[in-house]
Amino acid sequence: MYELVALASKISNIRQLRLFHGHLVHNSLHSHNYWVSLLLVICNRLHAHPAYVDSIFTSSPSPDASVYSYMLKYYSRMGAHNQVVSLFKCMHSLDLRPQPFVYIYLIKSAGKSGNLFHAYVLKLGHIDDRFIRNAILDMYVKNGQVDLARKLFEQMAEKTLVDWNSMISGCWKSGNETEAVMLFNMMPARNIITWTSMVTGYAKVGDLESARRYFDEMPERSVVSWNAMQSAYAQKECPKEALKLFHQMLKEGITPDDTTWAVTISSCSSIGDPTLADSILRMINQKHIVLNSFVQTALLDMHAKFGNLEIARNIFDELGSQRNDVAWNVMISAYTRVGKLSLARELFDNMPKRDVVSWNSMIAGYAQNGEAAMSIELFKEMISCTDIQPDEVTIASVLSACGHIGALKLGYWVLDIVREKNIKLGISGFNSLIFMYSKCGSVADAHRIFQTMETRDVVSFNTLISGFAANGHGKEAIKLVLTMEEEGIEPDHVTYIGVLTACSHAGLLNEGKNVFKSIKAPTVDHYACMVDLLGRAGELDEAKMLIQYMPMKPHGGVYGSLLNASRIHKRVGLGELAASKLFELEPQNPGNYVLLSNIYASSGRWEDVKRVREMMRKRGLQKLVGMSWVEYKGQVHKFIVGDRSHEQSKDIYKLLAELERKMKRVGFVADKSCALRDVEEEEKEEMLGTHSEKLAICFALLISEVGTPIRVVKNLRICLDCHTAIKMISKLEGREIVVRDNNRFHCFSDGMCSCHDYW
DNA sequence: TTAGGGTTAG
Repeated sequence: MYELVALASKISNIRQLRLFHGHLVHNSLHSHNYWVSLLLVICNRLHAHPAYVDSIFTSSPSPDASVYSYMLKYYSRMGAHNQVVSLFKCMHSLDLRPQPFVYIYLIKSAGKSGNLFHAYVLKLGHIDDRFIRNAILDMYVKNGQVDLARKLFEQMAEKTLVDWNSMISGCWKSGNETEAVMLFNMMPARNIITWTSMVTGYAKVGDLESARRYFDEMPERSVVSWNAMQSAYAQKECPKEALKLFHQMLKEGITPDDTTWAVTISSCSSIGDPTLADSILRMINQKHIVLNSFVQTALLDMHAKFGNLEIARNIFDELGSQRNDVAWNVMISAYTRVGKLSLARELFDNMPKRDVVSWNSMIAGYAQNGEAAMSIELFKEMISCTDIQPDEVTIASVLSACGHIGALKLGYWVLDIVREKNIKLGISGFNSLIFMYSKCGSVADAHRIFQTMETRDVVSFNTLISGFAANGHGKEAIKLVLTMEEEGIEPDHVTYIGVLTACSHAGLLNEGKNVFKSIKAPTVDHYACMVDLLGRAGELDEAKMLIQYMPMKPHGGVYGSLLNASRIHKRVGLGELAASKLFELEPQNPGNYVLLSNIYASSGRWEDVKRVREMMRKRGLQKLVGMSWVEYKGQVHKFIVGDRSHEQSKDIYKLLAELERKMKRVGFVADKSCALRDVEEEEKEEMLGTHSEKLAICFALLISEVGTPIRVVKNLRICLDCHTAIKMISKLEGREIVVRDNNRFHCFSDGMCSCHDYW
């Protein structure tokens, strides 16, 4: 019998295990349950395949306590927590007395309900077992009940090193640095695990310097200690340091494990240098390392980030049954990153199990690819699921989606959910809130949120500055840059784009010039803003000079600003110059052709209007399709030119026709109808009566009560004749209409518009 | 039998 045990302890792989199994069955030397237990012990050690282990277990006709106990241990190690609990209940009902170690695994698997077993263990007298006691202590720590853990810890007469270690990791888990350090200093002895816990603890609170100090002072280090320090760097956005540490550990003769490879690969993808990644991949190939699914997933993500979508998809497909949630999520975000929303959605719909990250990836994917309404719809679906809770990331995406379509009421509804579900918002959540408010025209609220923030980053400042810019508060934007410098936050190139835009919209020419001078290394975008500022202010010749002398090649944005300024100030010649450059730089952008055509139209050059339209047709360009949104009872209604898919379409078009008749009667003729006198009759029909803004406004008129202001939101610029039409509608209907155009809000009432500077 | 480390979304 002892020979058998000795033999069993030597088994080191599954093949030997199967041979041994055959030997036992063939010779049937001992009782059935005895050798089943023996096999299960080996299965636990070798992490044998679940199907095989199950077959061993079921081969026993009447399993005894020992068989049950080892099977329970196996389930627990495999993470099959439900099986553990049901097996325990089964033993209980059969009146089988579990071996003591069963309680360790039972407590591990019980999760939040592990507390129940504390009393149970006390009653059975197992509390003196130091392993079981530690399992309880550790359970409290893992459940975040550090107070209960501390109470138990203090009661212990004899504390093992493991208990101290559990307690220290509990302190870090609850963010109690002081207590962790105190325990560390009080400990009678420390081991690698103690030191490593300190490294990860400091990393978790973001104190990389202290983490490194403990790492450097460690008397000895395991591969885990190196991994802890390396991942600390990787997670705190210091991927270069992480790679440095990787090379250092190779030099010191440490053999990297799966974790090391995963962190190293993810650091390569953060740095974004494919050649660096290649050298790591060569190393893996040379060493003939078999990568586990974690590392494969990291690799998949890296290829996706480098734009190698096909390689990424191959890895995903080859992972097969080893594919975990993360692999699905990585593949989804790989697709959303490049705008392939339908492919992403297909994966999302087919996922076996969706977690918060899956939902967040898909919601953010829609929000970032101009599908704000879809993003919000998916969020609604998400909160109707009972098994999933939105977090800060979800909220940040959804708030930004609300901002993009100017849906303020939806934004309020999202905030209600934040309160209801007690979701804690951090910097990025507040940044999205600032974005949402300023995009919806509530700059005062945006400012208020900004001021209540405890810590702000450069994005917080940039978002509010752009908010000020969009709403015409130039001076506040400039002031904010000064505050920024006072708080020690370095303005970046986005900051200056915001400030220059603010100056431009508020007509602050000299202030803008000073800002421009203060930029250390202006980019081509800053030059484009400056051309816009000079151009809008009427200094078109200076703008032209600036382009001539700028140190880099101008891009479309630079000439676009010049073209727009030429339109505002009716400088046909300059407009032609800008347009000719734009037709070279971005021949496929229909907006430039439309702008030029409008410039010709406003000076009555109909032949040229026709010529530009002909040019567009030859190059196969469609004019821009405008879209408008109306927010009504938490639903966003979208309108596209000529669209008849809305359920109230019939009424909307009826109202539209009525309004146009009324307008004609009071002498209103859309400006564009002049420009289109030589255009085909049906095209005129298409371009005139059915602009998305008009549809949206008619819908708003249909649903809103008399006397309430109508709110229409839209992302594209309102065209000239629509602007006039809305003025007329506001006069005829005696209603206030608020329309958002690109970034600004236009308030129409009694035939007047309070925001004229574009026209 | 216990303790430490890994991949994803903004």
